[in-house]
Amino acid sequence: MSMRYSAEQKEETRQRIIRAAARRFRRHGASVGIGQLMKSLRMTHGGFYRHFRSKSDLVEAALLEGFRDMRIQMMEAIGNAPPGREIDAIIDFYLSEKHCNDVGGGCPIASLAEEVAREPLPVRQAFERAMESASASVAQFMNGEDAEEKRRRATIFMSGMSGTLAVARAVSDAALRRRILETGREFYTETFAKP
Amino acid sequence: MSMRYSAEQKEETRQRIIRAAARRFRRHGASVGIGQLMKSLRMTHGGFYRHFRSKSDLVEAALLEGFRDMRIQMMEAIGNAPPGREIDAIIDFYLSEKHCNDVGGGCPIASLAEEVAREPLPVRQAFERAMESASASVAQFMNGEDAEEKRRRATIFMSGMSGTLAVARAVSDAALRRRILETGREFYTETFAKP
DNA sequence: TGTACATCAGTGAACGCGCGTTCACTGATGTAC
DNA sequence: TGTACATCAGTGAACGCGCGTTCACTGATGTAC
Repeated sequence: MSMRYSAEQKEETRQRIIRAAARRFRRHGASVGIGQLMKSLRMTHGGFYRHFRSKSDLVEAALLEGFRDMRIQMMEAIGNAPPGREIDAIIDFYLSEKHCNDVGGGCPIASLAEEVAREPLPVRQAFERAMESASASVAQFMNGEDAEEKRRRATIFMSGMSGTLAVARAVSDAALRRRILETGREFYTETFAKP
Repeated sequence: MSMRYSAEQKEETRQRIIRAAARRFRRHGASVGIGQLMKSLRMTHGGFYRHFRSKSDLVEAALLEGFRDMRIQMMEAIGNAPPGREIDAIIDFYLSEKHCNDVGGGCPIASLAEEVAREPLPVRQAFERAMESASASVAQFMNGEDAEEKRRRATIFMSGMSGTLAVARAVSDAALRRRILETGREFYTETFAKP
């Protein structure tokens, strides 16, 4: 198990690639090329295959990284909220203009779900696991009769908000975009954040 | 204004291209090539530019065709519903397993919104106009205090369902997919279809 | 009506380009002695 | 400690391929006379 470069050094590069990919795929779609991606890290495309067996492997890893990134931001939003107001905080963050503008650093469901549906099985499986885990996290703050209902409501809540965010991003008029986000915040708060 | 081929004949070919593109873009994304597309119509790629100035023009036209297609299916679903039950019918159709499986013939919001957000302005403007028009159609069956509230609720309703459908399509497990659709139908019916 | 000509939808070769992937290489660093 | 050798992360040329777009062409059909 000897090696010239420390394992940490190699892992560090791998993580840099994944983090860059997580941003660029969310921003421009998973069709972003490996060439451009490596170039943005001041490396050449050839080195990529020392870290990943194929581009599809990177898509999978970057997708999971996007979910991890989102989880951190969600936790932060929740952390600043008074107890019992966690769902309000999630909504205000998720449907904020800031999140809407930050496609590359935002929710991977809202930027990549439609593309994931066209990806091979391993990517869809990774998406599913991440989605289920995110649902479980949100479910604990959800109202509902039992754990199972909370969980199901959490899935509808998140997938619904992701659709509203995706549509807000797709329209061309900034005023309409703001109106969609605002109406969305009102609706989801009314429907999911009432005690 | 004389011409060798009748204007109808040319327009007919143009429509065939648009219809094929509307299906293929929804199914496989707007990155589907002009070569494959024309080949599927037993034509060669060169002829494409007798009908469109650029691929982007076709993306725009195909997107509008997708909305038109969806509108027809929505009207059909509504037509079969008893008066006052139109929203129930829309939900049962939109979140059906049939619609979920029929990506190519289904709602362009659920299959293309995330990609549209990355397209140039003309495409986003076309999306916006189509979305507004669809909202207006659904709004007349929506409950709400005034026309403006109905309209806004219709936008949230549609964008939310599109997100739920996109997520259902992205997950890998068929049982989970069915559960998401079913929970979605229950939730949207409870929330939007109550008198 | 019959013939000459004009039009242009559709063909297919060609363009420059970027894609994912492979591979012989280089050179910095780790290990062995 | 100093030197010889092994490892392998990263380089950059090359591969076959498909992309969007252009363009000289063909040949069926419409119009003019």
